[in-house]
Amino acid sequence: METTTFSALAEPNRLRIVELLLSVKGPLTVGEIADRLGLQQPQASKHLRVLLEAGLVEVEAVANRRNYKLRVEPLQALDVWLETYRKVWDERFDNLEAYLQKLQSKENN
Amino acid sequence: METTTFSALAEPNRLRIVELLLSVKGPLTVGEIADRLGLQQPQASKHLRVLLEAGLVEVEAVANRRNYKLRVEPLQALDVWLETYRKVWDERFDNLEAYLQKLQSKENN
DNA sequence: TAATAATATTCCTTTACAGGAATATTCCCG
DNA sequence: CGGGAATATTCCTGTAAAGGAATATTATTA
Repeated sequence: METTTFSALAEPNRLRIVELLLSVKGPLTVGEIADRLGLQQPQASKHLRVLLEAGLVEVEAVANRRNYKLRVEPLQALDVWLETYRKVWDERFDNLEAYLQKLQSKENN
Repeated sequence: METTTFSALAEPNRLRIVELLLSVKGPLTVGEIADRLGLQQPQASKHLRVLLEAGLVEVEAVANRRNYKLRVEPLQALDVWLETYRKVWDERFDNLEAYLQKLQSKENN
C-alpha cells in the first residue's frame, strides 16, 4: 500500500475537499471549493495540487476555470487494502462464534 | 471521518508496523518489531506510541516486555467511511451498465 | 489592447515531526 | 541489592509542510 493516499487525506482541509467533491457528485471549481469550505483561494489551489499529485482528483480546464472532480482509483486501492483487514476481523468474529458454540455445547452437557 | 487514522498511517514505517502486525496475526514485542523492520528501538517505540494514541494498536505489559497488537476499530471506521465511496463508484458502474443496455437496445432496432 | 476574473505560484514564517544519540525507567535474576 | 535486558523518553537537528500575503499567469471581454 502506498502512503501517498494517507498523507493526502491526513490534512483536514484536504479531507474536507474530498468529502465535498463526494457529496456534490460532480466537478467543482477552485473558487466554489474555496467558498464552500471557507478557504482562501491560494490555499485551495495548493491543497488541490496535492490531491492531484496523489491522484485523488483530476482537472478539466474550461477557459478560465478548472473543474476538479474525484478519482475513485486511490480509494478503491484503499478498499482493496482493507480487504485483508476485513478477513482478520471476520476471523475474530468466527472465533467468537466458535467460542460461543463451545459454550453452548458445554451447557448442554 | 477523523484525520488521525490517516496521519498515523501516512508515515511509511508506521504503515509497515501495522502490516507486520496484520501478517503475524498476533501480538509482537517492541524488540521483535524493531528487528523485523530494521528499525532502531527508540524509533519503534515512538512510532508505536503514535499508533497507540491513534487507537490502531493496543499494549499488554508482560514483565519487561510490551506486547503490541492491532486494533481493528479504526480500520473498520475507515471501511465504513469508504462505504460512501463504494456507492459512488457503483453508481458510475450502474450508469455504464445502463449505457451499455441502451446501446444494446438500439442495436436491436 | 486594457481591464478584469480565475487560478497558480512564490516568498516568508511558524510549526510539527522524523531520525540519531544518549539517557531514564522498569523489571527480572543471580 | 547490583547488573543487565527491554522499553520509553528526552534532547538535538534537519526538513517538510501549512497558512498568509503578494504576485504571476492565463483567459475573457469590452
